[in-house]
Amino acid sequence: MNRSEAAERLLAAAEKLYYARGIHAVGMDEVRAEAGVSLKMLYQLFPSKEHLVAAYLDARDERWRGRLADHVAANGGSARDRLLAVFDWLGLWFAEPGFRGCAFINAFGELGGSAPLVIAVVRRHKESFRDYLVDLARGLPTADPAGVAAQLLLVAEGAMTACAVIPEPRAAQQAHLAATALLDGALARPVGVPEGAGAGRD
Amino acid sequence: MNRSEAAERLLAAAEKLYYARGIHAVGMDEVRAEAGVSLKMLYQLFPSKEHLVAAYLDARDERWRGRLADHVAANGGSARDRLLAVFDWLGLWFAEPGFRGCAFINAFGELGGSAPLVIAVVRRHKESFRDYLVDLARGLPTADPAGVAAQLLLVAEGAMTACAVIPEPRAAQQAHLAATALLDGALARPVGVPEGAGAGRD
DNA sequence: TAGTGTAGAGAACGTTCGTTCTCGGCAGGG
DNA sequence: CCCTGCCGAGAACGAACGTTCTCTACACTA
Repeated sequence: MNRSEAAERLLAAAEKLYYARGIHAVGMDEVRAEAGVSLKMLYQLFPSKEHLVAAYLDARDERWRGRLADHVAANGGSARDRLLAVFDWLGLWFAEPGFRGCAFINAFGELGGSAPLVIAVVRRHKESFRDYLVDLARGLPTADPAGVAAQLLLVAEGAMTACAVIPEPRAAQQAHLAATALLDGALARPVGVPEGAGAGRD
Repeated sequence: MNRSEAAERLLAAAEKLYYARGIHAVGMDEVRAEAGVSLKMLYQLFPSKEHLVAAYLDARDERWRGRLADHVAANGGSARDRLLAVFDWLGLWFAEPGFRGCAFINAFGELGGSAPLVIAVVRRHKESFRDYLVDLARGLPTADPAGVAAQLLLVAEGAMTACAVIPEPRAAQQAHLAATALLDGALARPVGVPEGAGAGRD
């Protein structure tokens, strides 16, 4: 078998098993068996389990962000619509069979103490997602697109974890409502006025 | 040593070690040593590691919600102020030395596949937190306090996980800003009007 | 004082798992 | 044909860990 084909099959097997059952719960031999690759080849390609896990997360990061960007590109018009399309897509993702939360948050919970390679991949993923939201928000007619993006990021992250712990389809709707409210609140404020002052208390 | 004193010391040791380093990374013998309790006593009180973990999370749930409620009671006036005090407290919590995210989300990531006892405790904790927010939101002059609470819950969860992965003090401020915007958006809408219709797009 | 139950200390056991080693086989080049 | 090197299959190794067992000491009771 080709080396690159073996790597692909190993990463696919790692993703399937690690995401479904957790990293600690899946041994190297099980990944090897699922991929149909010899243990020797596995260790030639990934010198340790931590390397395999980091590579799995890297590949998943690529695919996850690609799928999100595709959906947004296909369904979004204005910057506001594109940001809301992010939350549409989250709803679709949550409803997929086998959804078990954010793989990166799960991996962080599992390996947060040790495994610096993994921590770095998780951080990179979250930063990439935040940067993507900031990019989308730059098209908004608001004074602080980065701030709006940061707040939407919190809503998205919260929806992912809440939906993982308590599988409730309404979480995605609530996230969408929250995102809508945050966006419209930001857009109601004229460009150039700093935020932080209450807008409806008095 | 008294049995109840031993249980207390074991739970304190478990909390310290499990929260700081993760559950898989800490063996029973280490908890026993930190608590100064014999292994036999440990297994008399907690018949398996899963029981010990579940008890640790239960105790932490109690204390965490107690601290939050104390802060809110001490700093909140109106329902709106009380809900915002929740986010003040999150900021204080995030800034504590040794903060490593939400113990329940971490435990879920680590043991989500197995350990049904632990999963049940995590679910209970999240439901209790949501119920607490709903209780606070009931004092708001809004048509859908449960919806507002659900959205604030997403922001709070997102802040916890974002802050755990990327320790950035601004996450708490952003969460506070997002909560303020969501609250004021909800309060600007007159009671009795259902939400879901955009409020600032046209 | 002898007996009984319980506790502490730690060895021991069995399992799992990450990683490495061994062995047989096969391909390619002289 | 022979030698070299790589590969697959799987045994083996060493460590960690959850759990149980053994042995000794000690408090309490008749």
